[in-house]
Amino acid sequence: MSADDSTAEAPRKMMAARLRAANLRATRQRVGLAELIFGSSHRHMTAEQLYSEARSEGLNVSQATVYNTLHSFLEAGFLREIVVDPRRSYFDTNTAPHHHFYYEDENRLEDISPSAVRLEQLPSPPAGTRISDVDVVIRVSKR
Amino acid sequence: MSADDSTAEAPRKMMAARLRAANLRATRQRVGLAELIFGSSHRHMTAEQLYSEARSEGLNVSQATVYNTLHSFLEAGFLREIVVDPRRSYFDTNTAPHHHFYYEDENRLEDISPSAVRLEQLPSPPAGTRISDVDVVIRVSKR
DNA sequence: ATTAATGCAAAATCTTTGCACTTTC
DNA sequence: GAAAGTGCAAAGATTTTGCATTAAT
Repeated sequence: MSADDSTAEAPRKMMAARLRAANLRATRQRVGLAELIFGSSHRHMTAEQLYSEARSEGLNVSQATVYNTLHSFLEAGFLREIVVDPRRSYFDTNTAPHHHFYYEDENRLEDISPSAVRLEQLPSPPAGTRISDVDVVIRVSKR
Repeated sequence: MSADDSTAEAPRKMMAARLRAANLRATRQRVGLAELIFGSSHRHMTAEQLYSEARSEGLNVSQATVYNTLHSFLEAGFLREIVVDPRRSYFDTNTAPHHHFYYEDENRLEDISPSAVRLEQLPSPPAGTRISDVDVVIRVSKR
């Protein structure tokens, strides 16, 4: 269990405080989901995965609440959305700049540290626009 | 109209020949869609866009056929799928290695020439896997 | 003639919405 | 007790599927 950031361990009280700091009421569902999401180290998940986990932990939430919560957390900057599959969204607890391996055979993401990819040169954004994100996805499959 | 590749202009006969070379029967629908897709210069499109275009050109196709055709063309290597939006798939007629701007405000893709991005260093693929693709997407939005 | 492709409508997914009910502050 | 959040079921959107019909070779 890492000691390098304030979301590790995630005792109920601390999660609640973090939620309130983001103007999110500390409801039972949100605190429960937050513990699942941020309870251990960084992770990637889909809405469906989170929903199943919650249910199997005995946390009583609806799908709508899972989606609402994920979106609230996105807005609050607690999560980042990763687009690798047109069928579903992935959410990443690591909001710092970094890149991804996507295991096509397993529908699974894995972080790549930003230092493992050197992007030496980027085009400047078209006039009137600003860069909001640079995503590098390395798709891998079984050899 | 570019003269630099065999798909430019795309007279019906030539499209039909290209289809047959890929073991695809030259049906009226496929030839019609191929003309829309490859008729001018390189482009990006969603299934829905292609379907609307076909209908407004008077080409009688169903949605299922549009999807079937896009997938056949993907398999044949005529198209490449670009994942930037979890809601829908984009298809790119440019199958050569290159990268993309994604205009978040307009849901629109634009090619970035491969020379405009210098990827100096890539991590090696995890054991037992091979890299099937490296996608770089620069998301831009109105300033 | 054989076999592939098409079209339609129905189903499957994933996600969002509307609204009454509940909970938090 | 006011306002925000939740749950449910229904609706949306995109994509896939099943199967009878049509068209290409």
